[in-house]
Amino acid sequence: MKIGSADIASLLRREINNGALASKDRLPSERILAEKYSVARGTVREALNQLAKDGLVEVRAGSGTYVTPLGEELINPVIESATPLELIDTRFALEPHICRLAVLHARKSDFDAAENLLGRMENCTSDPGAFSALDTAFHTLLAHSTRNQLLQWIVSQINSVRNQEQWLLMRQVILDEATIRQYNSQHRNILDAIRSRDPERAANLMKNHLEAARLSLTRAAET
Amino acid sequence: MKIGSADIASLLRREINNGALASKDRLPSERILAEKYSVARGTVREALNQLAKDGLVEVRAGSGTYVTPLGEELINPVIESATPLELIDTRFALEPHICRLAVLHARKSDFDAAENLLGRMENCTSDPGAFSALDTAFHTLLAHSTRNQLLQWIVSQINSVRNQEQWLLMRQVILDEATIRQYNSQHRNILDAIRSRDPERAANLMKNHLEAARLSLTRAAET
DNA sequence: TGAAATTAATCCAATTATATACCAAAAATC
DNA sequence: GATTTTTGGTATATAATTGGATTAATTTCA
Repeated sequence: MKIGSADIASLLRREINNGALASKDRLPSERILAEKYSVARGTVREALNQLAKDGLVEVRAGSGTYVTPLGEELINPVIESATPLELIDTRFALEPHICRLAVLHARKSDFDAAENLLGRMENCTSDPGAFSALDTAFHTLLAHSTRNQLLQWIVSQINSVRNQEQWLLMRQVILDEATIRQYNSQHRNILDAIRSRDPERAANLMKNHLEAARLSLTRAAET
Repeated sequence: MKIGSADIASLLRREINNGALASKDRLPSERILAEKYSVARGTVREALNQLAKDGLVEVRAGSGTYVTPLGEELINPVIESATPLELIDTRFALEPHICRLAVLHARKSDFDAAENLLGRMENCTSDPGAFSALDTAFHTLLAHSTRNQLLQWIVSQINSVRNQEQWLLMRQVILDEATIRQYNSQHRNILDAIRSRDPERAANLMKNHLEAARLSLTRAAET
């Protein structure tokens, strides 16, 4: 059998996973690796590219190839390329049920924090940028209130979409003053429903809120 | 007794499952495998086609045959430490709405694939391991049917939990024959509801299904 | 016996690996 | 600080390898 780039990549992947190559270590140079495995340098390069695509290593021209330090994950390409409608559909799946779970698990401190956020949002009717940041914080707080770390992580991943360029532009179009007022009122109703421990009402209000967001979006897309 | 393609497929399947062949690894070439097992190349080809049909390997002309990468290389620490109840709550949030979206976007090919999976699951009432793999595939297929890449990615992340040790043990406890029969029937009802384009019925059936799963889980936790 | 599977031998097209040379960025050396 | 060495980045023509496909002879087993 002929050794190929996939095989080199597989070997290195194993060495990284079992700790033989630790975090931040510099790998041997491409030329050395090529000699060690008796392959051409191009083959080693291809293998390293595959590992780099998975974020396992970082290649720095003129310096070397390094094992990616733990915790520095690359931005997920799927998240990066998510469309506005995909995002809304996903929030439609998640957030109503997050409201139900928040009814079960939210604490007084969560309500205090939510009150704070709502108050500040109501002073942002003419500042789409500030409103948007607070809006993200509000929805993140709801996820936090579920005490479900998996859900919190998913919501944080989804939120990372919103900080991208296309979204920053879009919010300027969507978030006029009337819309912000509408969202503020909806946020308050949702919080009240959760506070009065009414899961289905909270979930339905969230659905209405997201429906409004979807409407704004499709209207904006038509212009 | 002559060695046939089914035997080769079975051997390779085992090597993939026990990790001797890891994700993204390249299998030896068809010619080498033929020599190793003392069979003709055509037989090896037939075996690889079976594995490919099950999605275990990817065959690339001119390049080689590769173990299908499942999930991510780097297991997210949050995902890694997710508890069974967190997972069920998260699926409770996602999957009913995934059913609604599947009603809107599923194609004939999705129904065909789902039929295939259901048929195979119904032959697994006494093999929890095989059933579990097919069950994951079924829920993944539903996510795929939404044509929403963001949702598909989230589901794939969640599924990566299920391949971890604590879960492998747990499935042996939970999945007795009666439970598998119940799940099979629920899966079929869900598929029927989606096929008849009834979003709310599909979503409610999924809720019932997950409620049953949660029950199994809490019962297992008590023992 | 007869259908189905396996074998063995080709040829093809796609993909990958090799070998080499040169460039540019970073690091090491003086 | 200037120079040399090392490192990855790029390009390319050639050779080797791989899966795809076809065919005919053979074996297997119901």
